[in-house]
Amino acid sequence: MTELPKAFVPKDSEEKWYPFWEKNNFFHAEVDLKNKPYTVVIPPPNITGILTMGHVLNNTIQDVFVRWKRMQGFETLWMPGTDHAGIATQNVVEKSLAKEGKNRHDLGREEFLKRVWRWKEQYGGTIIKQLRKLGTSCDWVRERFTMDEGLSDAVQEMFIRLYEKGLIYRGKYIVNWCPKDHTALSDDEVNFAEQQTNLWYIKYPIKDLKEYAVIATTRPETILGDTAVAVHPNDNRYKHLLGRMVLLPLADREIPIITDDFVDPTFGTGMVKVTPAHDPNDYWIGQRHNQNIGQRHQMAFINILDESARLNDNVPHKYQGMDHRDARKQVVRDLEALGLLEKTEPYVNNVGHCYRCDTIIQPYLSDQWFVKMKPLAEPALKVVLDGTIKFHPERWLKTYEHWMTNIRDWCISRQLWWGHRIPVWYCVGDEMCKLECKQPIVSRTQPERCLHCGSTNMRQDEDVLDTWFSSWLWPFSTLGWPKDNPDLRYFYPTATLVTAPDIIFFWVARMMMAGLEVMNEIPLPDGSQRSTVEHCIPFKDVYFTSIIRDLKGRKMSKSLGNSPDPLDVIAEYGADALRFTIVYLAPLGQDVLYSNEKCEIGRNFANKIWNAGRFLLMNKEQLGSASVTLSAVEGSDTHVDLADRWILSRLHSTIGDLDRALTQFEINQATKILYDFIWHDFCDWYVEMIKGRLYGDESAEVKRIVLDRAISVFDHALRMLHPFMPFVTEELWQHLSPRREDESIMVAPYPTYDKRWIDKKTEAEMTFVQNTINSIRNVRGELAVPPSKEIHLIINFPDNTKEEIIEKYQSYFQRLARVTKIGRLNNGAKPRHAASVVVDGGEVFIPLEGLIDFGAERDRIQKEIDHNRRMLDSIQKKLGNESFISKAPKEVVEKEREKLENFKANLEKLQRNLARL
RNA sequence: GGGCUCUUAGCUCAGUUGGUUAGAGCGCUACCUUGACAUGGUAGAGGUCACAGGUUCGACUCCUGUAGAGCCCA
Repeated sequence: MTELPKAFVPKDSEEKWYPFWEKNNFFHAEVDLKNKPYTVVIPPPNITGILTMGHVLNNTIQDVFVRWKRMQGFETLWMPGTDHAGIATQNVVEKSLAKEGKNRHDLGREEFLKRVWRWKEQYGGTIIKQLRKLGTSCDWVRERFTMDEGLSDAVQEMFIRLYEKGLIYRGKYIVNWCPKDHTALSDDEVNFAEQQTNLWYIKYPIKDLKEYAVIATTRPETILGDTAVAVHPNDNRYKHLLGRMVLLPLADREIPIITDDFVDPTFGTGMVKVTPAHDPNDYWIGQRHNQNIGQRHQMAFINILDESARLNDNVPHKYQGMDHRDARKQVVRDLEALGLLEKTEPYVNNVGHCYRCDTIIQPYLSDQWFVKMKPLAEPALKVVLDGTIKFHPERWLKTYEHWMTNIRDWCISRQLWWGHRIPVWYCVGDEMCKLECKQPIVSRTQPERCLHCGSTNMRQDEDVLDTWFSSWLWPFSTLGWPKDNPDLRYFYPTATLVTAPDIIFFWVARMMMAGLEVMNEIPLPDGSQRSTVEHCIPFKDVYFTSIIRDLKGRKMSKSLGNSPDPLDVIAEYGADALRFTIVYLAPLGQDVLYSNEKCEIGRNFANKIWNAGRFLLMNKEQLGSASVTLSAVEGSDTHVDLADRWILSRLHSTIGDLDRALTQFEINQATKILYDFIWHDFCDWYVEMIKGRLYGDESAEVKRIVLDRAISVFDHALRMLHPFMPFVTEELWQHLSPRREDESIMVAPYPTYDKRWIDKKTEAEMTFVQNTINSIRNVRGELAVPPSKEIHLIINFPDNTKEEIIEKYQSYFQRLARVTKIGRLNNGAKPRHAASVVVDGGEVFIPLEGLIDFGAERDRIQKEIDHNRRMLDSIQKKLGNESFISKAPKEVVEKEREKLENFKANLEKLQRNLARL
């Protein structure tokens, strides 16, 4: 015990206790019908990913909730796992192939996938190992992966059901197309880079008028695919042109002039060309136009590019086969020759590039699979609006509502190999094929023959599903859905989802849709129907975490290099320090400005606790104290002192406050509550106050009782703190008393609030003692009385009980303010050459013969007088206000009157004492 | 352009339904190695709560506007 090092060594505890917890299966949950479940699913990190500060915050918060509930006795399951991350993973493997001078087509689909799986087994899930360093208490034996067999079944099942329900369809969609890799990319896989280019102003002759519509574009070659010219509906400059046709140069087509709100009247001339097959904004203009019933013209969507961004057969012959860059030059030359190029301005615009090969991305219209979102969104919006699911902070509800009411269909196909292959087959038959054979065949297994022509030549859809199509099933697919089973019945729905707000649409919203769509068919543990939405929703609360930024407020990112490696931080400061600090810094709903040095908060706090424990253990060893059970200590009324009653009252207030904070998801507030109680109440005051008895002339028996009570309070504090700082609390808890081999703080009961220990009278007395000691310390400090100098007090309180309290607890004044003697004034003459303080309506004189610096003392008192007078003035003003007296609540007025009297009395005393000097 | 958030001590931030002597940590100044801890202790300095109006007996807190910072959507 004496060999406890002087400072906490995080590494030793981390290496000791994590394997201990795992070995004892403390993280594992099993169905226990006699107990209530508490379930959290991890937002599955990407298998290619490594731990970031964002993960640290997110997973610490989950671990706090999970450890808290586990200690409260719930059957607690934290379901871990990873996400196959289609594009990111495929990309990693393709890069390594490229080093061998190969691409995925050289290997073929099957070989390539083998290679990805091999990569996954070898390197995937680094992040899972890293999470353990953080101390996360996930049920690792249940770890899942979105491409596991069971989860793949879930994906297929979901696809087929939605298809059969008419909620999945195939259609055209504009995607980000990489002409080199021949795949669609999601929006976040496109890098935008500023590029110096031109804005070309092109004249479109208007039919039947001697006017031109002048449009500005950065991509002149796309005029070959134009199908309209658009202006803003309120743009009066062009009112007279609405409904007219223009003659599209070079392509020799007539296209209409239409209106759309999207058009920015301040851009270029306020007229824009509309190329719905090659620009996402134009695509939506086209969609809106065509949905608007009563339009004279159905807008065509003309695709002018092939898969490699060369111009295709839909353009005039002379441009066919040209690369889009060459075509641009040619188009400009041709327009110039026709006199249709009005002017050319230099222009900087943002051009999307493929994040892996840097090729310029083309917006491209192609065949894709979609989920109809409206029918799914409605119930998922309702459960949030009616409070069945709560957001923390609440304000995300607005964002959510806006998105859900303006929801678009979800494009779920991806032109990748790594992912869940779409369970759709096509008949590629032969001459016998009928028209019906063009219909896709959705099936759980490969169909043997085409139902229409009988051909056995069937080909599966080449595409895979969006990774989110597996993620949205995560809360139940990880529990075995679509198979009905006891785990799913018992652990679903989960309690709280902790996630970043930037995936509220990609993931959070869709999980709700999926849960509400399919979970009603899985019975409850007792076999009864899941009849209400409460049973079907995937979680009850959603906690949106903060965004971690650097000290300049920039988002942490790889390219900026401002993202610290959490493992380095753990090595330097300890996992507990990192966990505590990150939560301490992250109030609900606010961004966090983080730097590594801030982990000193957590490190110093861990060290403070460590040393408090060390103090108790050293004393325990000296006394040879036998351990006393907690109830015996709390219940013991022997040798109970002010400090003891006070710390027990404070302990239970803290338990209550902490419970409230955690219940309301104010996890950052919770860290502050713990920090204050442990550092200030327990260490600064309570520990200092019991030293008098521990080191004094008391009997060994008394000392033991005092110490055991202190240890008991400390034990409570450790258990309260454990969800936040698992390692240091386990280490100390194991030392506090002998433990069985399978005992751990992580499964010890969480402290519960008991109001019988709240003692307002004691707290008031203690506050008085603290105020008096602080005042005396203030005098010592201000008058530069050396710390070694012992002083006397002469006290003078109108309220006799106050004098009694000071006398009774003389030993505290001795230890905390170096006061060796206390006497009463008893109407005697006030001492000369004494400093004086006014506290709680009385006076304390400190004779300082020969030591006192009268000038300094006068300044000090004058400062007090000024302060009191300012307060007095403002209160007098308030009480002089008629309407305050008549309109403010009685208690408030009464309180002000009391304050007035106090300040008056203080002022009188201070002024007399000043005059006497 | 639409929506949301923020602006409190030198820095980073608390401040629950309007009534507090406006707080904490870091940093700074002075003193202290006193038998848990210098990753510590004690004391101190430091704020017209972004600005301007309004509601109210009373506004850091509620409302409106202005300025600045940021995020999301388009």
